[in-house]
Amino acid sequence: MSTTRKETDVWMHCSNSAVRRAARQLGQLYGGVLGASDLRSTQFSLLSQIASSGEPTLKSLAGAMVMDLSALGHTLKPLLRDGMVEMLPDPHDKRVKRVRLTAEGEARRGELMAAWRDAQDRFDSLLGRDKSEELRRTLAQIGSPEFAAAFAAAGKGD
Amino acid sequence: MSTTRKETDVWMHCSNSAVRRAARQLGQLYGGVLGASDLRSTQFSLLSQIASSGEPTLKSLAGAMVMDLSALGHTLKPLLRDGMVEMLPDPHDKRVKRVRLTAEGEARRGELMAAWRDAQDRFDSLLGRDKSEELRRTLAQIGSPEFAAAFAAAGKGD
DNA sequence: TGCATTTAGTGGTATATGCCACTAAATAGG
DNA sequence: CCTATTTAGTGGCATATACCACTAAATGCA
Repeated sequence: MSTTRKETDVWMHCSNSAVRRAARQLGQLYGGVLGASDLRSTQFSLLSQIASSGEPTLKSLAGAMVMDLSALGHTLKPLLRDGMVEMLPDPHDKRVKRVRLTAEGEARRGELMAAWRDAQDRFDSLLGRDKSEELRRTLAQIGSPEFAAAFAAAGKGD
Repeated sequence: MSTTRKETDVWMHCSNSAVRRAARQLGQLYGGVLGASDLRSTQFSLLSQIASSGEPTLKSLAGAMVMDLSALGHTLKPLLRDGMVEMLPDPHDKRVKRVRLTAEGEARRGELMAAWRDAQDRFDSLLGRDKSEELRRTLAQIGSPEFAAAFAAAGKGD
């Protein structure tokens, strides 16, 4: 019956499913290369983003990570507890808090750079440099605020 | 200083980060379209996979979802609790359990199909059909067991 | 100036996911 | 046939992530 056909269509044609599957796979693969260190691959990503952002506010960091603000707060807790990052008050706005890496966090991050590079090189080789870069570009586009806005707008006028 | 440059490189060139950001974004966007129904977008994906698999064993379902077996078990709990799916023993192997949708689960899934279609259409339009299909193909490749095996093998011979 | 509104974070609750240790069942060897 | 090993699931614990309600601080405006 055609029912089976349609059901198959869903998981084959759902970009949301597809991206989640890939995310789980890469979480495993990168995590495996990073090894049983103190930092998970998600935490490494977060520390890297913080490092490249200077001393971002929680809000801006959440935006950069395409993450809910409260989710970021929760995610930061183990890192705070383990002394990888610290929170500072903003001098101009008492509502605002900024995050930065501690020396410890910076050190850990540095230790994992080589492993990350290894994982990323394997990935690039397997997929092909061009395809890999193209993929990251597309994913960046999907993660952009502009994409979210356009997606929402597509619903309005529909 | 060159330090800043290198740090920037990480989050810009990390496929793992990129795919997770995109996953969070799409989770939000698809979730928004599915609305405040009983099912989250991840649950919809899972039900769809079950529906298209017949009565899969937990093991095979986990494989199809590119998910850890125990993670699948946990994820299934709310769906079992809410009567969306049910577990059956395998007649040939007492270790094995199979899952299937209940009438309720099938109904819910059906109700959400239109909304999912809407979300997916918006996505395809925004990215362009070709690029969208190409993306799903690439993500499927990344999620494949072959990719995982090749990735692991790249480490050995390295 | 004074209050209504908006903005940044926090904490609670629930789902999503992974790792490890453990159990039961099947299977391979001898 | 009996035991060592492998296989399928379960349960505990930890992180990842979202939504909601709530607080405090800043801002807009009459």
